[in-house]
Amino acid sequence: MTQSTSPEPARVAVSTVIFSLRRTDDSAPAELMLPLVRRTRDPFDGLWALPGGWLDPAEELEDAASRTLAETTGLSASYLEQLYAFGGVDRSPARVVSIVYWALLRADEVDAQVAAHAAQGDAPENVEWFDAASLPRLAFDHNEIVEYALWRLRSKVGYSRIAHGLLPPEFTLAELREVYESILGRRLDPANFRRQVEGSGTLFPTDRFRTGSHRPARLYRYDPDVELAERGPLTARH
Amino acid sequence: MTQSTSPEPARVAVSTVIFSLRRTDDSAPAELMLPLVRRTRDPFDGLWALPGGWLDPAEELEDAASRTLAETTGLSASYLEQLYAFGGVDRSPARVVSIVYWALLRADEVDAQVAAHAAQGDAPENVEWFDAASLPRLAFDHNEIVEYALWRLRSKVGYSRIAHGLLPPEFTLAELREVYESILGRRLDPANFRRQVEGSGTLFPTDRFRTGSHRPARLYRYDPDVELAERGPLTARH
DNA sequence: GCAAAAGTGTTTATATTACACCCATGT
DNA sequence: ACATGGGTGTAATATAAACACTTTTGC
Repeated sequence: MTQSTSPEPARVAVSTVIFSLRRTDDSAPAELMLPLVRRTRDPFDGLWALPGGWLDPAEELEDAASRTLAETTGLSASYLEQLYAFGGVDRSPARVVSIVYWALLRADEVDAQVAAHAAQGDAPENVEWFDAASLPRLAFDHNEIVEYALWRLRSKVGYSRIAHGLLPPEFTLAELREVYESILGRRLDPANFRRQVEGSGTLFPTDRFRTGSHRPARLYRYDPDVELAERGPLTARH
Repeated sequence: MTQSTSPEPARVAVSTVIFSLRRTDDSAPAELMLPLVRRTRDPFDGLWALPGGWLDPAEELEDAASRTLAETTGLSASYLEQLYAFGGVDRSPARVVSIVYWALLRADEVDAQVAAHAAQGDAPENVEWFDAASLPRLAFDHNEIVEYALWRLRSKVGYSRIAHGLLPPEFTLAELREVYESILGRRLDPANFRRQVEGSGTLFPTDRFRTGSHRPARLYRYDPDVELAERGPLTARH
């Protein structure tokens, strides 16, 4: 409880929690992963931290999140949602208010973006993907922030169709169900899941099939008219 | 679209949307009202704005919200929840990131606090209560902010027990139902409402009754162990 | 044919809704 | 006594859960 009475005004930073669903080894359930950046200066030199940076004076908050995410990790997400503003006095030696965004990114998008950077020779340094369920001690209050992002993700998957953000445009119902199972951490009945999601009217069946080791599964796509997630009146602000 | 490329770093402000439920005339349905403060300087001199102010360098965000609310309106709320961080480049001539909080306040608490200030001779100036459904043009982007706060209130009343924040410790089921009806803007079946809320296990019946013009209604109180609203892992941060 | 996943059907339990009806009190 | 809101009962409907079963492919 060191009441730091710094006379310096608070600076505004922006960070992003960006989740992807990856399987470490094949035939294992997919895990929620997120990229972290190793700090190369004090405070918390050497510890892992969320990608982020300072807000530019003439830059929208969401743009700052996109920019700093790209600068630190080379990744770009099509959809960012504000998570929370963290402004505790003692979360950093200097007074920093962090506006945190969160986003989902498909595994194949991550792979493509990483490959593109590798080909161009501008692969980002000090970036690594971590299992969201077993993180090391992170810099600042970033462990707390990830916990809160996970909570929001889990509660939002129930009433929103954000699972879409982790899937390619066409997918089987089993793939969709696996996303839900990974996020919620429990198995779902395939039959009931199918009925619920088919009955919601947000999915289109295509006439293509995913041919696998057994009976082919029909591919579906999301209705593009339906919003990715409900954000209320703020959605118009883009 | 004036891209103000101000070199000044963003300053952090805090504002509060604080709702109360009041009936303008008796025997009319209660309306959601909120206090606004008339600006006495540019920008937006003369327009009404949300209570708020600058974040002090050594002050927690929530404390800043409480403090500025008290300084501008004389009101104090026991429960504040972060709503959103508004940081648009053009929302103010200077670059301001506003962390907005929202809260609920009982009508009788408002009356008591107003009376206390009047007795002490430090009644706040330039404060007025407005019907949330029909606001004038407000300063900055505050109309948008109130709209968003209303949306959050309405969606949260469904899965949380925030209605409590608008009621005295003991209340009848009809009073509770009226709160829900005012927030949701539609009538609810008294019989079904009773069963739902009784079945939720968050209410204790007392052995006291509200004696009115007709059959006395039993008074209930909320189970104090149950959280006012679910905020996930952040609840521990107080 | 057999294993395994896709997809359908059926039954049961549980919530939601609508609305009829009785109860207790002030006037 | 009667009007009025408090409070209970009940039937119809919708939704969720559990699980048996059939279908279609690769091997």
